[in-house]
Amino acid sequence: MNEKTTIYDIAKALNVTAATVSRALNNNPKISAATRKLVMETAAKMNYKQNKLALALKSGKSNNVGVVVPYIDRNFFSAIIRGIEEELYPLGYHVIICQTHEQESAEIDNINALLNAQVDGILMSVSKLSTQTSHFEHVLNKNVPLVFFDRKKDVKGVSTVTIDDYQAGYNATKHLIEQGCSKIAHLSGDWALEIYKNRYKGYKQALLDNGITFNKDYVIKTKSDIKAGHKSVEKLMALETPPDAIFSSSDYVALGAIQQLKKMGVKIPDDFCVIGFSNEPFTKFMELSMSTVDQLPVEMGKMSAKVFLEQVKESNVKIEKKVVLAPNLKIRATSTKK
Amino acid sequence: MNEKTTIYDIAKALNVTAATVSRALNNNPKISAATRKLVMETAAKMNYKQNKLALALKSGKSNNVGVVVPYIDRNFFSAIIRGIEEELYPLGYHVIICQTHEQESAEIDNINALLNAQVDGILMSVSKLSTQTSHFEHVLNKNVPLVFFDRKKDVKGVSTVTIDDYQAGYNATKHLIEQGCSKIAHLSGDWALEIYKNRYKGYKQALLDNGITFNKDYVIKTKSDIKAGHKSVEKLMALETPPDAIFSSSDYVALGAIQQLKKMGVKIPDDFCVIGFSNEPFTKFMELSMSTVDQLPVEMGKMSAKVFLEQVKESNVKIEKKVVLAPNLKIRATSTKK
DNA sequence: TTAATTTTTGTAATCGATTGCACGAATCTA
DNA sequence: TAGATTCGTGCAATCGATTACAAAAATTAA
Repeated sequence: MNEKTTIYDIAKALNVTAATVSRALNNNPKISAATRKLVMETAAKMNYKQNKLALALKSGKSNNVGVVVPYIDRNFFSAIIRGIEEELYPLGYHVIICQTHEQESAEIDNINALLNAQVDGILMSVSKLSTQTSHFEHVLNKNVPLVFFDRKKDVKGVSTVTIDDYQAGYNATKHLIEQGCSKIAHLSGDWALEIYKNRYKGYKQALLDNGITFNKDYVIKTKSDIKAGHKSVEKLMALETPPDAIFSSSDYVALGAIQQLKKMGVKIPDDFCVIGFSNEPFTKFMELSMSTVDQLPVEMGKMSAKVFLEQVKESNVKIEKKVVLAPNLKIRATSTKK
Repeated sequence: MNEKTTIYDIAKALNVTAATVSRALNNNPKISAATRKLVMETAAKMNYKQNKLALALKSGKSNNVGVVVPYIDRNFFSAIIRGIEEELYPLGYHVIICQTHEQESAEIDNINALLNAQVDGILMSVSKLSTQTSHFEHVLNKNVPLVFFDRKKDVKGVSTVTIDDYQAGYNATKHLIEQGCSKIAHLSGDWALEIYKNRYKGYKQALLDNGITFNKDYVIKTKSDIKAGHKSVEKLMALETPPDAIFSSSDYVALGAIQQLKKMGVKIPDDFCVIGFSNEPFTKFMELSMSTVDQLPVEMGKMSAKVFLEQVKESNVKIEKKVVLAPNLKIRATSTKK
């Protein structure tokens, strides 16, 4: 029971060769029906299980894909992983998870480890502190498909799955304007990441399209945590003309902003509207449910998996697909004036 | 560049055998310093990367561990995975993720797939609908270490890492009593899972220890979603003597309960206290921050990883370790009377 | 009945690394 | 300087599967 049975064990038991056993198990047509049946039965009886490692070594396909994200316990990322897993598992793939903690060095480490483990592809969201692109090119040089989701870098040969961050920023800002806000601030992230830049661009364009002057004092680049929200609001409210709304690129920053605004006695949503970004689960259950932008992470994960699969199928052709999903504005209490 | 270089390529380049290259790269003492240096340099120059698949096949160790959870986008589970990953990654292990969606069939599938992939161990939380144990014994028969975290089944040879659910239930209930509540209801889950049974037992004992009569009408077994919370409250409030507090085994159910209570005009916490379970991120940011029990998932993940590592180290001895972590009661607004 | 086909099975190489054993060369001992 | 050690390297098997190619067996054709 304990011992693992191999095709050689089956072969010995039936007095044939391993080649015959292998062919029988793989339904190779050049095997007689009788032996096939015999082999199948004996295999079942001996509790044979194919050793995927041996298969992987022989075939060069490990049936593993690597997924690299900053943190797996951020809902946005774990939901993406869920999507990826659900799409790939039925096809026999396994998903190997790595975290970067937003460190480029960890990102490089992870990628190398995944390549050494002979993964069939890498799906990832670039870490914030990532500046180089050589490790991505390295992946492509090894002919391993690479797909960026959400956060991407401009690398030739890499397919990407993102949402339309520009549109998301535009829509969110427009919604705030429609609520009667005219002094709209924007809490952004590091512009080295396109997502933040694009949300900002959408924000700016929405202002211009609606005849609102852009005020650069209203734009603050921050980290993505609650404390950053506190500080940003302090700064904004100390301005000569404080804003009357915030569009934040992060739900956590928006949460911090709301906490600080409350502390300062500002009435939300009547005197101040807030919209976050990501539709983190907590946004729905806050004292005032928070408006935010849903990025459809499960869909994004599934789409990334599909793009990867296409890449595998057409391994001869170099495809560089750019999928852009439509964001979904969730209008809730923090931006709904009576 | 494109081609993967093997030790054979290096061997050919240096006019030695692959054996020498292998030994040099592994710092085998029986290789001369000169050749070692030469091999190392050539390997670096040719951009050699060890093929872990070949190594795994040869050594019988894949350096992969499987982690099986119901859903990865539940914060409790993703935080555990984070803990596991952080503990094992520095040691060269990779974490393969599988989801069961609470289905036993998926659980069995996942386990088999992981075994075929030759994982070095399986860490998992048993699915709710799981009734058999043969697939667990199957893992042990193959000499693959198995560790249950949080949700466990009684299987000989399996180590477990859990929190003291009895104590958690006891403490939560005692706290409610101290707040002046005396008609405390309990929303539980399927008692096929020990965690729910133990929380219930702790709840009951706390009542008895404080001279409160146990009322079985106050105990409801439900699913773990928001709607279940709505329905349970409807039932409870329709009782002749409705309760004045709820200790829920799930944050989601507690959330549903709170929503329904509000709808019915019940004042929380003054007239009714609520405590949930799991410390899901949203509990902190609700209209009234929710009291709950923190299960220290990251710690639990790390501990599970450590138990696995011990098992690997002492592969000759069969250890069956039972680690019980202390839960952490988070007292917040929903159970704090003025 | 014998030659020509077609089926079925076996032989052996391969994927990429590790390692016990053996062998030649260098070094040491007396 | 002959004999004993030590050192460094090569040979070949191994992990478990797949698969061209060859060979044997069974079937068909003449």
